[in-house]
Amino acid sequence: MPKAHREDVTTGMEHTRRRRASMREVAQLAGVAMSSVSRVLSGHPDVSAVMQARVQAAVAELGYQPDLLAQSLRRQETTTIGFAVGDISNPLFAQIVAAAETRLRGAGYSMLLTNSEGSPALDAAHILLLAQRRVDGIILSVSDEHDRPTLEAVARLDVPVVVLDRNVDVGNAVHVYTDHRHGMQQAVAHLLDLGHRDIAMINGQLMRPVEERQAALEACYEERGLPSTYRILHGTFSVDYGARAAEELLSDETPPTAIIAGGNQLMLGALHVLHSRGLRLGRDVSFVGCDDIPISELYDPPVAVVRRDTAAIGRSAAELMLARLRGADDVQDVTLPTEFIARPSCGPVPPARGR
Amino acid sequence: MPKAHREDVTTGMEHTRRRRASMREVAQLAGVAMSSVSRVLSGHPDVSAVMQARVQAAVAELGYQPDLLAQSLRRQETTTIGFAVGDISNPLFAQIVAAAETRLRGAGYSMLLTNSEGSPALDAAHILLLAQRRVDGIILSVSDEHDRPTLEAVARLDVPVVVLDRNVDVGNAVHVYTDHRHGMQQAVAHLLDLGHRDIAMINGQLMRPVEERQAALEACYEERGLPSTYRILHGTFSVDYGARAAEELLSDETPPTAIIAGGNQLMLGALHVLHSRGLRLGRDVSFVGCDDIPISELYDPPVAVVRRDTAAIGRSAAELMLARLRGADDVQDVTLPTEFIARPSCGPVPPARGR
DNA sequence: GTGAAAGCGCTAACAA
DNA sequence: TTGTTAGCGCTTTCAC
Repeated sequence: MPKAHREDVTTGMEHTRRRRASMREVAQLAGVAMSSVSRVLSGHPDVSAVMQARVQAAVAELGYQPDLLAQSLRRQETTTIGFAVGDISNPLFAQIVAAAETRLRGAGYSMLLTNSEGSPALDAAHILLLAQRRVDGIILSVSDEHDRPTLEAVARLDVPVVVLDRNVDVGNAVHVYTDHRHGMQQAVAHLLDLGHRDIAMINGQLMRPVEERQAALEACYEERGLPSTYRILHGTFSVDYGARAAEELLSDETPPTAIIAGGNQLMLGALHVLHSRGLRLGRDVSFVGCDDIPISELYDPPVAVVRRDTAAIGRSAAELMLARLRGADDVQDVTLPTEFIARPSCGPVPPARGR
Repeated sequence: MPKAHREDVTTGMEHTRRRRASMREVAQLAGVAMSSVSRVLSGHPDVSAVMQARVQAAVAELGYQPDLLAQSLRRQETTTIGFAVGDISNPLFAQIVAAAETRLRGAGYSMLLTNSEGSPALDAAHILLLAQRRVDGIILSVSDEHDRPTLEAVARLDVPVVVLDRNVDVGNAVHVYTDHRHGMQQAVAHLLDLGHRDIAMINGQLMRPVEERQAALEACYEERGLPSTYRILHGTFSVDYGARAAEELLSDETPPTAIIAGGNQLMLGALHVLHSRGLRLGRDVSFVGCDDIPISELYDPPVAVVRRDTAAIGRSAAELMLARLRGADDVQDVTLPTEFIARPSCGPVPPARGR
């Protein structure tokens, strides 16, 4: 049974909705073959001016719009890119997605978005789903770079894959990395220069960005020949864990004199706790966050952060994808920089705590 | 020429990529008709247990995954919902989108996302594009509710449309409204109670939410029989305009004693300016923002806001869409509440400025 | 330069 | 219960 067509509704706009015209109808009205209509519409070189005109007229009269679905099936390409993201409600990812979408759309691609809410199982399922929908490529920001089902799903993809900031080196993937190490080394160096030795880092799941931040921390102590008097906490990239970790650190008998939060959500959680304990940043305890969200500059005092350019990440991902779709065979991984922004949330070690 | 298939790559995962199997191949391997395969896979009631088994075996052996594209063309439905959003990098919209995606995905729908970066022309184009991609429904958060091309594009849609918080009443649309008025009336009442009479409101483009906030402001003065000593500024929903408007207000010879920012971006811009002028909120000037973003609570002093539940907005939008897809003919517009959260950014009128 | 015909991968009558 | 057949709306050989 054909899908019931909704009755035309007389709108306030004096516009009566027409049934969608098919290419066959255009051909009939113009008195030409469907193939000719197709050629005109797809800009085939060998079409006479008259044919051009006849077809255009019929198209205009019927208000014809090609069915992209049918076109996709026939051409075996959907001009659609899948973007599987861990948490789109994180402003960081939202910005990355926005930038990627802009660039992709400019190149004629649409974006199919899935949000896995931090669940690796959903990540894997979404990759499979996107493949089934025959997207031409997939951009991936997975929640767990070690999850087997996810890796297997990626491995069996036969379309270009761009992976964001994760060590996922299966099959087809090119990467957009972020050089967390550099910015974090600047941050730690800054704290060490201020005299801090008890530095604590609050981190999420063990993945590339986390490993890099930790490596930076360790390297800074080592370079200066300092004993490893730092500590590192692991949890999830959530406000909640940021708060719990901060609580834990401050409840210690020798709390750290400086805290680094390795992510914007962790930072929010930690700031809450520091604030509610009445600790003044840069005086009672020093603090460094990650990602330059609005609050970092507006906070009192302003919060030092390791910044990255989210729009550039999204743009680069789209760029790599487009290059691969174009058939380029020399598409290289990209690494984008981070930089440390010093702000008053970092100060000298409180007198009572100097070593 | 068939699309060149990339050579199988031996991955670290010991997984060799198979060519995608078609339903025809499954049928051949199982020694049955394609229609039988189709029936088994789509859970048709009249299939024998043996047939079931034979087909399942063949499916498993070939690792067959149905082509959702072909399925869509044939069934004339894509199980895809288009979401045209004005600015996905705005955390508010990101949360709405995330919630909608979660709900839709739970019902078997995928989401095609377009971001119009605030441009009405893009809004219109995206609506047309989504229609061409034959999405089963469209959720809309347009940048300009008065834009003719946008309204025309919406009017000619023949799929369900859910409009978020805009007065777009063409054809097919149901709405998810937000009751900005209520929360704003509480906010203004609070300020009036504190003695403020020179209240300034910074707003974006004239659209439903803006109209409601203004109406609330006006109503509060009227109810109390107060002269209209408020002022309202219009611009765009941007950090930049928030800052410029605040500058303008503070440069006035009689600056307002309280400022209301009608949006989270406007709030950020305004806070910047207030901060850089060294004004302490709740003492030198009172301040109310909109949308309870992290900074509002963590700011010093915490910022009073009119809050709304973004996840509920996204969920409701998805819910209305699903109801309409289910064929429900009694789908009603929904209005979600807002509430005022009083915080120390509101205080009494500075002595020098009392009337 | 244009048309006829085959077919992308699937589903749904209809017949058997 | 299963198979045969005719498309969904388009593109692309291949003849003419």
